[in-house]
Amino acid sequence: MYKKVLIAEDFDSINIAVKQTLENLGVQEIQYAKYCDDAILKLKKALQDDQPFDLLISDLSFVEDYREVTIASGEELIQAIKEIQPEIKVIVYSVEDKPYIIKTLFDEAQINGYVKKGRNSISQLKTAIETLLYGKTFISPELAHALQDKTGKEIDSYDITLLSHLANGVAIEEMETLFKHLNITPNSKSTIEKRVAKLKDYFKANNNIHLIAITKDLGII
Amino acid sequence: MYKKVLIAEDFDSINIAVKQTLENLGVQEIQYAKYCDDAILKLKKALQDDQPFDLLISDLSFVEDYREVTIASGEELIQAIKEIQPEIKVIVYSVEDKPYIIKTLFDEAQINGYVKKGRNSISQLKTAIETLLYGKTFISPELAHALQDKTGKEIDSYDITLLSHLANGVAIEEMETLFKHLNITPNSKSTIEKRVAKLKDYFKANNNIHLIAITKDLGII
DNA sequence: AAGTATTTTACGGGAATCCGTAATTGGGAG
DNA sequence: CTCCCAATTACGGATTCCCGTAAAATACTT
Repeated sequence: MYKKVLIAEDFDSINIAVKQTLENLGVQEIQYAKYCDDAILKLKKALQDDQPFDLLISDLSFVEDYREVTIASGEELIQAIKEIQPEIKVIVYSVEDKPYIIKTLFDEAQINGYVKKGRNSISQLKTAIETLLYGKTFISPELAHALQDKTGKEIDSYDITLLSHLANGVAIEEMETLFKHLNITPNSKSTIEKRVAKLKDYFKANNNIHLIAITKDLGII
Repeated sequence: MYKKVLIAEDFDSINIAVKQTLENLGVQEIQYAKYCDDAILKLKKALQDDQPFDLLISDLSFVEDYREVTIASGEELIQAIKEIQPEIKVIVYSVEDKPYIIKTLFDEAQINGYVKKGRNSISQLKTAIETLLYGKTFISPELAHALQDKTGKEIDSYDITLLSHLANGVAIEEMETLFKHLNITPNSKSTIEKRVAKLKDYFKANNNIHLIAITKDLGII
């Protein structure tokens, strides 16, 4: 069993439950952080003391409050931690279920397990930890299909910015000017319209309004 | 202290933490339900046995899965439970922070406390329970402003349906036909357009796309 | 019942969108 | 350099949205 585990999770209630689970599994040392910044500090400290963490269990979204933070999300946290201690194992424990997000986590951030918070997530978390011990990856069964998803490959960052500006109320008319101002290419009204048309086609949206509603629901913007 | 408490919460991890909290407070009997339907059943059973619950702690959103349910949300659950056992105390324990939602819960559903899931929510939950014992209501400090919010009064259910259909890709053109078909009045294109214009004004949206993005972010649709 | 106020409906013009097609540009390949 | 291909840009027409005004219907007073 892993000896030293770090939990990065803002909700106290979930922290309590995960901690209890790890104790039941026989983990000797458990620490938790309610802010990503604190998680980084604890990780560095452990490395300095030559007693590094074996495993990180991290949430993805951390609610903002009065405190100023440099790392605001689980995605950033994992990336930062992998730079400091690349060999650490990572399990994401989150409510997120968008294929696009999860696939990126496995592909880009090289996480080892993904457990979706839900009605049986604690037993899944146990299974995930045991699976990792055998050197394999884990994903919640209900999300297994996520790794086959192709959205991530076909929608690029240009599409995302375009959608974001649309959602922020920028009209197609103004988009051309805005993109030129921001040095984003292509930026002609025509090409922008073409992209939007492609996106509408891809997401089977009836119109631009529908498109924004769909992509918001998918968590793309 | 309350003797018998029912928890309605789908996430197992949070169930564990809330249960532990109640035990620490000295609650004698704690039951939990991961589905709203089960919560109703347990409540009815307890009433029949003449050992009713004193307090309900409920989440608002319950994720859908394979199981067919009749009650899908915490709002519906609370309404249903109040009809069966009007004197029961209710605390909502949820991540929801939209003033519109919370104000409605206090005003319409007559809940007694609202605790927002967060970094210190477990201690808030304890305080909430103790506050209720004195016959007072509780709301998480960071949401105290929610009760002053006026959105709830100015946006009605007609606006919500309108926005929902817009988000589902129905064009204003088609809306008239659709509303007539659904027996929703007013349904003339002109009035519908007027409503949309009012909403755009209210939410300071540049266009319909922007409007949907904003209202989606606010959790109104 | 008549008058007033409010809401709903009707209509129309200008702006923005949607969605084609055609022209232009900017690399690689030969 | 020239050809070719793909991507970008230009342009235009049909449609839809946007927003005002005026008429009609409904509700509310007296």
